[in-house]
Order: sequence, then C-alpha cells, then structure tokens
Amino acid sequence: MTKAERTRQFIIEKAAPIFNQKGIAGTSMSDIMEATKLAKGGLYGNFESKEEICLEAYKYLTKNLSDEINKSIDAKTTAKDKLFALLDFYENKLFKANNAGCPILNFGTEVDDTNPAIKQKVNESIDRFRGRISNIIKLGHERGEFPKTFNADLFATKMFTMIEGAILISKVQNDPKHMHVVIEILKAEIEQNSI
Amino acid sequence: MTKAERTRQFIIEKAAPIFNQKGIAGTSMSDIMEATKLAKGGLYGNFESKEEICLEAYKYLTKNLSDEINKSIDAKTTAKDKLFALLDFYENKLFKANNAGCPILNFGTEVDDTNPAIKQKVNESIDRFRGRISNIIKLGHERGEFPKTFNADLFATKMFTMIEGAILISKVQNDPKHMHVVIEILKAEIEQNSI
DNA sequence: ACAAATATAAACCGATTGGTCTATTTTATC
DNA sequence: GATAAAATAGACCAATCGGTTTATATTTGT
Repeated sequence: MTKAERTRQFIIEKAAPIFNQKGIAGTSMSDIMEATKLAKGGLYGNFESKEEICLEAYKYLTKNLSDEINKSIDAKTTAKDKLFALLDFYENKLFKANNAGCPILNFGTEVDDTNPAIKQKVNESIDRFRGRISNIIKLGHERGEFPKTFNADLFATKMFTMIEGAILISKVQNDPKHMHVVIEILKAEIEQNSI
Repeated sequence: MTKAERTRQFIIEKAAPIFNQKGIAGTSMSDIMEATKLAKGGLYGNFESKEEICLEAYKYLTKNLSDEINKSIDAKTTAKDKLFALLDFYENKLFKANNAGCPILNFGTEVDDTNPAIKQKVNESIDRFRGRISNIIKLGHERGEFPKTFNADLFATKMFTMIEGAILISKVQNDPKHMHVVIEILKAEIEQNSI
C-alpha cells in the first residue's frame, strides 16, 4: 500500500460519516479538510472531485455494514437464528450504536435526479439487502425450518421496508421505540412461520 | 388577502416542490428566484430567510397531502374501505402521480441535527399519519369490522414503516413494483383481520 | 386620481463554494 | 544519504451562496 493509497483510504474513512450525516449537498470540501486535517491540495491530489469522494464514501459505508452483517449472520446456523441476528443487528448496531443511520436511507433519498452514479450504487445495496433476507428464507426452506408458503421475496420486501421506515421514525423522533416494535413484529412473524 | 399574502403563498407553492425534490441544502435561493420569476428583494421582502421559506414549504406540502388523504378517506364509510383508500392513495397519488415523493421521507432524512424546527414538524407529521391509521382501526373495532386482537398501534407502525420503505425503494429503482407488493401485503393482512 | 403605504428590482455585500496551480515537502529508490 | 518521484500546503480562481440595501414600482385607501 503506497502512501497515496493510504491517504486515499484515510480520507474516505473520515469523509464517510460526514456525508452520511450531513448529506451530499450539505457536506463541503472544507468539512472534509477539517476532518482529515489536510489542505485542498491533499484532497484533490487524491480525488478528482467531491463527488468521487462521496461515491467512495458510500461504497465504504455499505461495504463496512455488509461485512459486519455477514459476520453476524455467518455466526448462526439455523435460518431463524440468522434472521434474528440480522434483526438484532439493525436494532442494536445500526440504530442505537451507530451515529448517522442507514446509508441506503440517507443517500437514497438525496440522489434522486442529481446523482445517477450513487443512485446506481444504492440500487445495488437494496438488491443485496433484500437478496440476503430472501436467501436466508430459502435456506430455511431447504433446511425444513420454514414451510414453502413462507414466501421469501415477499417477506424480504416486507422486512426491508419496515426496517428502513423504522430507522426513519426512530431518527426523527430520537427514540428507538418504534424500531423495537418493528423488530418484535418481524420476529413474531418469523416465529409464526417456523415449523 | 393582501398582495403580500398572495405573493407569500405563491412563493411557498413554487418553492415547495423544489425543496421536496432537491432537498434543503440542495435548494438555493436562486432556484426559488427562477421558479417564481421574482428577484431577491421579492423573496426577502416576504420571508426572513431561506429557512422560513423551507419551513412554510414543508407545512404546505404536508397540509396538502393531509387534505387529499382525508378527502379520500372521508368518502368511504367502512373502516376497511378507509384503509384501502389510504393504501390506494399512497400507491397511486403519492408515487405514480406525484413528482418528488413523500415529504416526511425527504425532509425527515435531512433535518437530523441541522434543523430542529422542521424536524419537529416532521415529527408531528409522523404522529398524524400513524394516528390516522390507528384511528381507522379503532373505528373498525367499534363498528365490529375488526376483532380486538387486530392491534391498532402495532398495525399503524407496520403500515407506516412499510409504506415509507416502499417509497424509498420505488424512488431509487424508478419502479413502483415493490410499492405495489407492499400495498398488496398490507391489504391482504387487513382482509385477513376482517370479521 | 392622488397620496401614503407597500412590495419589488437590482446592485451590492462578505463569506463560502468546488476546483486549480505551483512551490515545497515528503516519500521511495538506489 | 543523495536524488528522482510522488504527494501535499496554501495561495488563488471564478462562481455562487444567503442576505442587505436603496431606489423605483406598484398597490391600496380615500
């Protein structure tokens, strides 16, 4: 890893939480200069533009999250445990512990028309998230944990939308109450669909 | 209605969809100048700041939406029909017809730390939305349409979070598919809980 | 129609925006 | 440790930001 590569990574790591919290338009290069203690030249020597930093920041945020989630899931064997681990992750890590919430939600609502590159990335994140849930349920089918009537795709959509909606409420209300309610509803539904 | 009041209202109406689409930080006074064909003086003669326009724009967007929703609901008599009307509204009006999506989602994700005034308004919007759903279910209890086991508060949270999550997906993917799926899931659940 | 009050246009403000450029420093190679 | 190459600081840029001011239009009440 050359110096430049290290600095590049360093900038991404410092910029990511700022973009996630203040938004793309709301984050300025001087914010990133302050966070990294680098001057303009230091930033533009490693990146072409603010947008490039932002794109890399989004990739970094989602990759990090993805890795953590996969780690939580892989630690469990049964499909039910994996789904519960995923739900617990969202309740504990992403909302309570984390700072600025879900990058899919934060970036997704902003990059409507303005930023097709990031929009595409958010798109992929959504597919990955839904796919993860769906695959666990299909694993449950194979393992005989869930009946075939427990529709993987439908539940994936349900779970994804409820979690994102819950993050929105909990963030605006500064209160994890509804997030907790949502997690409980989803757990109950999984329980109900267990053989 | 004085000239000033009319101009004020005119500015709000022109600015609202811009804020809803481009976000608060992403909307500049020159955007509003262009949309209203007014000069700086025209705007600052009627408003103290960009933030005041933004706050009024948010109020305008949600009031408009609220009025339309209430009209749809009031046209129905049974609780089930009212819930279905609300769901249809979200599927048809808000996503397909509407331009920039739900102001609760758009503003809510942005006004985290930066804008307590609007954050408070979004908070109220969420309560109003959830309350509306919850009240319809309670009406269903009274009318003998729904069993008491159909928990009003839980379902309100479920419905709200799923709809907002579905708006997010549908917007990012430019595809109402998942919104449709969510509406169908919710309708089926209401049907299932009908006596 | 006229006068007082109101509302708007447009020049102007300092600060900040994203971005460039060059001189200097730091790093890597020998 | 000298030297070539890579990376950074910081002055600089035009454009734009939100906002102010004042002179001119436009409403309004009479």
